[in-house]
Amino acid sequence: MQRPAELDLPGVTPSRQKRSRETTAALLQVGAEMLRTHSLAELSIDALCRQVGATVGAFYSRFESKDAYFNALIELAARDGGSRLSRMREDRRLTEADLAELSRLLVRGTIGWIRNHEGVLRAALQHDDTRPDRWSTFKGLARANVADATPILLSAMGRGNKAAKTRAISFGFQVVLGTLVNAILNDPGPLSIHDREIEARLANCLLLLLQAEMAAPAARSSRGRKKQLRRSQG
Amino acid sequence: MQRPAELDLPGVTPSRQKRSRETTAALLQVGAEMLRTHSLAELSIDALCRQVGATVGAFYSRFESKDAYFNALIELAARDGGSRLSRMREDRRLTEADLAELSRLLVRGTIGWIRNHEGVLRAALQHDDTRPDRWSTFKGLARANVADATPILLSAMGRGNKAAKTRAISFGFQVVLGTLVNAILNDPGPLSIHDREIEARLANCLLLLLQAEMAAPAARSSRGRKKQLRRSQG
DNA sequence: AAATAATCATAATCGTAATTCGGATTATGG
DNA sequence: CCATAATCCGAATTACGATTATGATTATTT
Repeated sequence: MQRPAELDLPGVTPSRQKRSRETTAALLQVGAEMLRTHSLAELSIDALCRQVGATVGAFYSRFESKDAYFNALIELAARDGGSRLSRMREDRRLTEADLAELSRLLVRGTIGWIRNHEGVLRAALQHDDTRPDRWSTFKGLARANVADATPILLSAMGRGNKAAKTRAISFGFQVVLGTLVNAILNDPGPLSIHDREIEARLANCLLLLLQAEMAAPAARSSRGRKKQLRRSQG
Repeated sequence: MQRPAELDLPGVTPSRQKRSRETTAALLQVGAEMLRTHSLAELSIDALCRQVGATVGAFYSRFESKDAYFNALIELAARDGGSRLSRMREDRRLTEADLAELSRLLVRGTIGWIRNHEGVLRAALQHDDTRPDRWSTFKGLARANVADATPILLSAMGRGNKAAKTRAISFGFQVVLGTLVNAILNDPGPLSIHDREIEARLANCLLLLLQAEMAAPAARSSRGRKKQLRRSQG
């Protein structure tokens, strides 16, 4: 999944010999895999090492702590996401596509990445513990994704009302990502993250939100129609 | 928030005196409140009891374990959700409303419930630990919600294509609930669960999904338009 | 090949918070 | 008021897994 690239991560002892580089890589790889079916709490260092064919001693000579280990997993997933974004920026297809096609491509790309890192992502979402919110790394990635997509989508959405359209785009991604997050965390149905259909459905959902904004009355307060709710309720 | 109704829950020792009924209620109430700002792991029995003005001994004479305690919190939130559903079933407004109004009412009701139980819900979502998925209780509630709403929405969506429309409704709720789950768990922005605007936006999103299905070509395979994606991608 | 550094193995430690236990204390019924 | 059960107290126990310590291996260098 991830090439044995050089890891230089806080809490990860740099390897000076091939052997240790391999155990580091194996620990990361196997751990990410185990997280597909176990929570982080359930993944004990001992069990992990047994799977890998290493020992806790080896683990601790590579990683400062379980915490640092998990951070490394997160960082790797995030880096992979970052490189996906880079590739996207250079993708000629995006500048030529219409709005429907763009929605499809953007949603599909995101889903692919999520599927690739399902275990680590779920673990990062759950992670009760402490404060410095592990998920924040991915929040940044999501923001970058939206930031990248926004100008492209805007140019496919025609002139005028840029601010309102930008908000619609942001909200559209909030909806798409929210649905996906819930899918990997709870698999609530009807569609699972692994269903083919979820791609088309979500892409269409995004498209509808964007089209609705394009069709919205251009008066000041472009969301006038949506603000009809006044009545209160218990 | 929850009246001192009789609790009869597995793992909760039935109270035979007023005093203990009060400590049980206080422990549940204060704990639910503390979970708004702390994770379940961070909520130690000791800290909880200090807040309540009780002792761990009292806690364990009321609850079998921390686990049972948390289950009780979940059950209470779920019961409250259930009674919201009951109220909804008898609400005359729903039979008269049009689709837009229905979307608003349904979404608003759900959001209200979520806000009321934000802490417990977040904790249930995170909860690394063990298997029998704590969230499943809420999954059942969500299913019941969809089951209740479906016939009402169907009748507001006109004749024909009932199967496709039902799928659209299910997916619509998946999207709405997913967005809300992500909002309480990660608050990814732009809209937080506490923003007024999220109600209108999500209601509109649901409406758009349903309207799109109504407008879909009525041929067999009513989602023909959405299934245009054929090309593969790396 | 010896010396030195890096890595690994294994068995102890340690920390943390849940849980238990043996009395106090408080309520209830006669 | 007394007897009895229910509840509460809080220090000690326990469980569990991360972490550390120490001593082997294995690689690198000269």
